[in-house]
Amino acid sequence: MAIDQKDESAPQSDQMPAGRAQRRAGRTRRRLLDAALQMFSDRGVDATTIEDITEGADVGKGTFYRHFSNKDEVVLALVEDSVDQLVGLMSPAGHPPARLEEALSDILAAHATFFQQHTDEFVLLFQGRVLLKLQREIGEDLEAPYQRYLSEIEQRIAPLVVQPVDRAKIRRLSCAVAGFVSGFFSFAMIGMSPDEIEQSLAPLRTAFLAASSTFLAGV
Amino acid sequence: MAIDQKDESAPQSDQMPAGRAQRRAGRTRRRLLDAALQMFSDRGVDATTIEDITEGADVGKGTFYRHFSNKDEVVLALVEDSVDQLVGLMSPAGHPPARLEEALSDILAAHATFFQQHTDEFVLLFQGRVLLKLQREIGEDLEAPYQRYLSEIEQRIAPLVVQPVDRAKIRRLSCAVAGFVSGFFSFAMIGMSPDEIEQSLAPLRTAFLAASSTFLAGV
DNA sequence: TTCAGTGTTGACTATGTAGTCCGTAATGAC
DNA sequence: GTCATTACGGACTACATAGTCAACACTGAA
Repeated sequence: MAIDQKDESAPQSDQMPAGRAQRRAGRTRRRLLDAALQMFSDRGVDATTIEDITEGADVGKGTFYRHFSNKDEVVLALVEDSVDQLVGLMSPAGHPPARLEEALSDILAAHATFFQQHTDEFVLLFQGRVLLKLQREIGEDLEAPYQRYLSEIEQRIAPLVVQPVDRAKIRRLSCAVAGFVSGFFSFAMIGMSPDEIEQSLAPLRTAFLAASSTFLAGV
Repeated sequence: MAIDQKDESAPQSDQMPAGRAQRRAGRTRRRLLDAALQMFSDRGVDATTIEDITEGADVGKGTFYRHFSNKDEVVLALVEDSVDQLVGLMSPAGHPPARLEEALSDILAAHATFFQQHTDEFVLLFQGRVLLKLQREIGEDLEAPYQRYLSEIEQRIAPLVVQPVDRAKIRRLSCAVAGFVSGFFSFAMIGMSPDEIEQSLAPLRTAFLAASSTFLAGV
């Protein structure tokens, strides 16, 4: 629509927006998202007010509404972002796993990394899981990223299963994977020290692979 | 303090309180708790207002404050209640399990039953898990029932482990049990039909046992 | 330099909710 | 019946928060 002059120097639409004004706006938006993530993970989505966010981002309140129309929109953006990150971690660059065990191992490793290095995002995704179940406006929109997350796991598993297996069974395994990993970490958080969590990863991996193959072989 | 006349006919302090007034109050309290549980599971703890609860229980607002001093107190009471129920389900009457497998199987079965027949409580416990992690007043008090829950699982497992095993390892297994089961069901809720969930239980049990023994045997 | 467009600000309004308080109804001892 | 005690009701206050808006600041083209 407007002048696209600068687009040539930055063909990737997202990377480097046209003018300085837009870049400033982009930074502001980023600051809002960062502050929101922090607050959400700290005191919870529901307990966080718009003012908490704007204060955290050190911007005026009106600015928030120039970038988002309400809190749910922020939550959604952050959840989608977090799912992207987690999914990204699940496929280490250029290493399409050849065997089922590798794939599962990669998935597990991705979750571990995510849990340890993106704790805020992990806590947010965990909260989102709850919102999903509740009769709230946002639940509808939140379903998509979580379905995508499950599908991603499925897609990594399905082609590597040797015998033809019921599609539903793959889905079950995906739920088990997702549930187990996030569930374990969530309880580990209160029951164990970070040190112990670290130590649990290796045996967990083994046990997990055992369970998965048993599951797939079972009736 | 007051007249204890009726106490003889009802020695169990909780069962049948002294007078009709107290019984009425007890019923009102129950109604408030029931309404709250319903709302919490329906729209979420944070999104539920005191008035939602009193309206659901069909009592005046002031009445609420005669029984509880705020919403957190209700949440705590309900969580403690739910943990009691879940723990109760884990030890089927007079059947102290003799082998580890049995114990694990009982635990799994208890969670399945709890998930299917006390869905509101399950959703509440899941929400409580989140609140625990957040920097909120209630988090402090909530920790106790969840620790109790983990301890109960531990106590069922520990005596049945054959070789002497590190206490920390038992704790890890407990976290895995708790996390896996609740995590799986929570994802199953969005990824699968109730019918499919039912069908998953048997293979899940097998896989789960395989994982547990692998885990205990591992380094 | 000017000026139009875009981004930012924070005071302001409107609304919803927690918690109080006093009047009323039920209870139970006498 | 009477009277003290306990439970209940719902209008009311005080406060916090969502969302708006008119003034202001920055940007960039002419």
